[in-house]
Amino acid sequence: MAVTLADVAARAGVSAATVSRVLSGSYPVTEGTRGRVLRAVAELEYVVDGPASALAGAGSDLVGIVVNDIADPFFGVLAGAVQEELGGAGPGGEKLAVVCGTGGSAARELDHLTHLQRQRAAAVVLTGGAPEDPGHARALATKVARLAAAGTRVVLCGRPPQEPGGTAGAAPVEGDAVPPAGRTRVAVPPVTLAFDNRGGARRLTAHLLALGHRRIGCVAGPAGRTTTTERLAGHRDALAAHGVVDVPALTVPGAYDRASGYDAALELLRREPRLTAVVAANDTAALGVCAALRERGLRIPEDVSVAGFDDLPFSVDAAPALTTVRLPLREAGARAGRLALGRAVAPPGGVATLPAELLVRASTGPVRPAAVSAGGDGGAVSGSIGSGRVGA
Amino acid sequence: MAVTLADVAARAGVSAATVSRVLSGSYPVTEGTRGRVLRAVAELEYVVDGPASALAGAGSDLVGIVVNDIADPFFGVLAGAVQEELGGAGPGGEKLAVVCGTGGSAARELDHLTHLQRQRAAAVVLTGGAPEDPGHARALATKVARLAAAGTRVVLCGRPPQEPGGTAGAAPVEGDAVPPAGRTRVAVPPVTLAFDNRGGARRLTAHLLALGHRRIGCVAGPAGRTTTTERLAGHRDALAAHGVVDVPALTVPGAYDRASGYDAALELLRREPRLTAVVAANDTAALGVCAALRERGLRIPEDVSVAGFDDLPFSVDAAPALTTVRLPLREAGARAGRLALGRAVAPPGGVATLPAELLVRASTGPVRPAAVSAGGDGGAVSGSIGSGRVGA
DNA sequence: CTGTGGACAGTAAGCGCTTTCTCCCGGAAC
DNA sequence: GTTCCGGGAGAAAGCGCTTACTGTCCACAG
Repeated sequence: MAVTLADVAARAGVSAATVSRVLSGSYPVTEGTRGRVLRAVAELEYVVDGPASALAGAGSDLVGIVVNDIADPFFGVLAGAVQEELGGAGPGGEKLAVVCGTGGSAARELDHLTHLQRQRAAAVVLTGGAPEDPGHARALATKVARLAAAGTRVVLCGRPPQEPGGTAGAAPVEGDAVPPAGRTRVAVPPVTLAFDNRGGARRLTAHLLALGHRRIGCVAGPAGRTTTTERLAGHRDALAAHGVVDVPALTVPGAYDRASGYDAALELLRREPRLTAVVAANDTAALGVCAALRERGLRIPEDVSVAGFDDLPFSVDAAPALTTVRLPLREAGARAGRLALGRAVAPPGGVATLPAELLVRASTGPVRPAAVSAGGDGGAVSGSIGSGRVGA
Repeated sequence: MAVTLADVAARAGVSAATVSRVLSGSYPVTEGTRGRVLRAVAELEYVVDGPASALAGAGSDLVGIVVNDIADPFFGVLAGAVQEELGGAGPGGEKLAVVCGTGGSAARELDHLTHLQRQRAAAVVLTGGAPEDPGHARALATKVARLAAAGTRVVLCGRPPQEPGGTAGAAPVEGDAVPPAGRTRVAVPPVTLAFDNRGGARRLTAHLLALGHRRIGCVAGPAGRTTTTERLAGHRDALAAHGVVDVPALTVPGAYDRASGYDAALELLRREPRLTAVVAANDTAALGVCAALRERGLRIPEDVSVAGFDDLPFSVDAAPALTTVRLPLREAGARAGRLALGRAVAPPGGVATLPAELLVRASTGPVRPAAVSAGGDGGAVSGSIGSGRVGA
């Protein structure tokens, strides 16, 4: 069928072993021989067979990137950065990125991991928040341990570190025979690159509070995911720090898409017409919030302030430019890529938390005087929702 | 090391062959036996070894997706749609998407194809415009032919069909031995899903002309790429159809990013301050154009109309909402995915052209009266650039 | 009661490459 | 001149799986 190692060997007048050695550069070969081999390779346009090579012991050059949705800019940027890093590894050292979309499904996440395991992936980068279901966490930990045991580097990017509980760590996995001393890649413990979602969210809400807002609607992300929980926690931290009562009704669940933001904003307005600010799950949702608000005739930020999260590429061009929390997506992806390639050393403790920076732009502003005088300041909320403590 | 087929076979008390047959479902097996095997597989948490399986003759379950830049929404949406289609192929039939970013480099495109060939990819989807360099086109055609010869399905998505000239088609490739009659996957000729870039661009510019615009700036895409050439041709078609002189200086090259649009807009304004409209390479660049215009104190669309291309997700939320040309990205990606899987039949002739629909939104409007009276209609251009014909 | 065919299951031959082990050969040391 | 030593190249053993090619056994038919 295709041209094989043997063909090249024959053409160069050497043995297959020599050709392999020349190509992998793993063994000294005379200059002349090397030249002949290289020429034969070029003439025949020989291309190594990946599967065969992987089977025979050389590692695979596949790196898995597990994302929620590759069409979402958050993951697009992250994956792009990882991938860029993989490609630049120099001639012959390039790795291929296998991007797996889970659509947010925990089961699919596991499935993809199995697929990657079967492909003997050199590394796997798990991105985005994790489902909080303990059952899944356990299954995931086991899977990760298994991957690590097979020599696959695992990098968690944008999610908290794995619970040390489960079968995680280097705990021996049932079914694995005693390491037969042979050429076995050493298991590398998973590395985590987490985002300071909580801190970012806290600063964002604090910013709104400082502007005088008290009735702040919150469009949360999908329930049961670490990112959502963390951001919500930060939001509440800020509220608590300012002595503002957190009204559950002012938080509505959603997803990271525009429609979610749109619907949520409408719902929020229904629950509390005197809303003066909204923090959205992310920038995409914020855009939906803006659209809904505008349709209701509300001006941003004069009537209602809106803030996003993530600082996705388009947010600076929204009108008004979106106040948001910048997450170092590119940096994180690039670092994850380097970590996956083993070209960067793991942070101490195997966990690094990346900063989340508040970016104040035009979509947030001081609460409007009318609102202040009408609703009072320092307090919170509409009568129908509950009574806030009125300060000052 | 890991659990192997043999281990499962031993545990189930059958031969390895039987286990393989149960797992692939390619051969009748007694219910009881099947059950025992399945149980053993579950107990041992056995995972087939991809490389070994591929080597032994089963196809690989990798599908390559070659894109310019995965972080660009255009490709993100496209790749996402392809990938979604791959995943849904049912249990056991899932394919993994290998996303390769070329960064627009022709050489890297070829490199990636080689990598995919080495991985014995089941299919390859080449997305986005192609470089127009004839040398590259030839090399690409050869590579594609080689891939096809190896049984890899090739789908061109978002670019014109391959020139029938080169070594394309099923022409025998030097170095390939005579098909040894063995189990060789049949070569499937490449399928093309093209976008009607030219028609879309024509309708877009015609829309602007109908609004009275005559001095229309054009921020072109990267030079030497089919997409750029096609859109430019459409733009000129419209100009010609309306008898408007195409002033070369009103077209500046750029890329598909915001910065490009920003810079290009500034340059355009320098060359022709009396500009009344700008068509950008795509929506992202259009955002940059808008930003630059706004900084110069120009209102959109009162002073200058701006139009994008692609209808990327954020364009509806820009302010004003962007007039653009919608390309059916999701549909194209999904279809490409189905084609790659062989789950859809190729269009007649192997080429389908997908429609580009003009979406008129708020960023384009009638040319302002002042401009009309000042610049006249039917003619073109500023004095410093050349002399436009002054009407009325 | 033996012949025949069909339905399963086992045997074994690779797939193309990497790698250990072995061998060969020229030069340094004795 | 003979013995060693070491660099460079070949031979061959798999890696784990798929899949002809064989068996084997049982149900029926003759």
